[in-house]
Amino acid sequence: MTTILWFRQDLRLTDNSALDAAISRGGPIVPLFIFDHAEEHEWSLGGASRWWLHHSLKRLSDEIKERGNELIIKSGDARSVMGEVLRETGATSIFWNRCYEPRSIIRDTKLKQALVNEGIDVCSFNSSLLREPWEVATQKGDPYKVFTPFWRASRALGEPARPSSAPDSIPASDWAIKKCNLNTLKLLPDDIDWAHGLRERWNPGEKGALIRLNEFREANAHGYADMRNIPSLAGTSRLSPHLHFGELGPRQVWHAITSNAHIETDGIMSKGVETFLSEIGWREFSYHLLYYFPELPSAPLRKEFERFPWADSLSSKAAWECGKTGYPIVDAGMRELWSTGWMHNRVRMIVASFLVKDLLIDWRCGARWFWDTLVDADLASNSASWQWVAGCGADAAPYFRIFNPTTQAKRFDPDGSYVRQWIPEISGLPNKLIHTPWLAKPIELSDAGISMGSSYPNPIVDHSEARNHALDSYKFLKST
DNA sequence: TTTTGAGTTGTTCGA
DNA sequence: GTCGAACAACTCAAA
Repeated sequence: MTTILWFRQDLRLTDNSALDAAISRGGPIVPLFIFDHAEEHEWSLGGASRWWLHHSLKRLSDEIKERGNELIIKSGDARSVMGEVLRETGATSIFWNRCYEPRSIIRDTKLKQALVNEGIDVCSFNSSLLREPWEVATQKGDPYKVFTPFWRASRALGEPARPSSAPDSIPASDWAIKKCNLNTLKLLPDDIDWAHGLRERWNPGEKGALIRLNEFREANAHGYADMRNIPSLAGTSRLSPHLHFGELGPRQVWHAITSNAHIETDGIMSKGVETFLSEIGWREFSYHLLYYFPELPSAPLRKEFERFPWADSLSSKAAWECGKTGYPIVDAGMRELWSTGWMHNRVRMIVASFLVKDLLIDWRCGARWFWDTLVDADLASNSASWQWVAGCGADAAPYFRIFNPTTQAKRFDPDGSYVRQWIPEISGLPNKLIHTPWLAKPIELSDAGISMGSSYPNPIVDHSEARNHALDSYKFLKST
């Protein structure tokens, strides 16, 4: 009656459907994590994600130990590892929660087939989405390509199931299992310790996730609609990495946010709550798109974009990556990303628009950089969002919607406190110049201790010229 | 089958 | 300074 519980992107014990099912089945449980990223592939874990995974596994391991069992960590190809554990434990069934990346779907489908053929009882569950990607469909049965009708249809399916609570104990037995030490996976940086800023900012693991959820619910959920756009405030939920690794699930988020005080009369939710829920909706929509369009990470959904005349400038790409474009709001965002593994959402849109529309660099370059540096790097959200910015996605931004970095900065960082936090070398500028140091007079620069071109770069492009160039390129696309 | 209404996040220009 | 229109049609989803 032994059950293997295969942990993947569901590194939690609360509201974990596979775990609940394994426990109610009875019999001992083998909690297993397989690190199958040793072999490099196109979307192997990025550096920041590896750091997060290490700590998340450590926490999960502690939680399981407290409940009288042990997380078995193994490295290698999922199928051969699974065969090994079956032999070592004599388990007769394997439970897991579903993953939705194209590569995972292929792996899991093959694996399930093979295991079923060997007489193993394999059950999979949904614990990482409010709805399965295929549950939401148009009247014709097609996938949705526009967010609003998708989200309406998803909501119309009713309230998500109530989350279950974590079990008090997880029954174990005595097995002799070969396992590896977490440290041997080498998930942490080994030469240079670049994770300092990550440690300061984040608390990976289920406990940290629940604390964050609670803080957000109490402090920010109501004012979310307005607060979320100001990058100097902690107005966003910052739940994205926790959700990505499944340290909490969207059902828990949904019920925490919609419960009690945040509902106004007649079940109408406050604007802040509705706005936040729609962000959960965008996550669902991205998974829906990735499921039906598995090429999403690498190919534009609008095929005409295959012909887009992207520029191939290594030097401007490098300036963008290291936060030296000369546009303070862009540079602040890129440095926040490098330092903390995360960037405020408003600023993500600004830097993405800048890369794609001002520098005319292929959105896939930006998506790749985000993939390697974000702690919340998620194939579905990252790919769908970059395509949206570039204008080649489902429900794309119109091509003439080109963010003006200066206008955005003045609107959403009016006193420059976000920029000053990340670009100390220009912090001496007065507020009226903080977003436009190139307009400062020599005396103003020397007062602030700045030497343009050495202590802080001149803008690498003129936004207004770049905008016209982008409009021409997009027009060219339409005319061919 | 045809029609109709709508579509995350913006900017600029001219009145 | 504020306001509305233009930026462009096209595709999607439902009636």
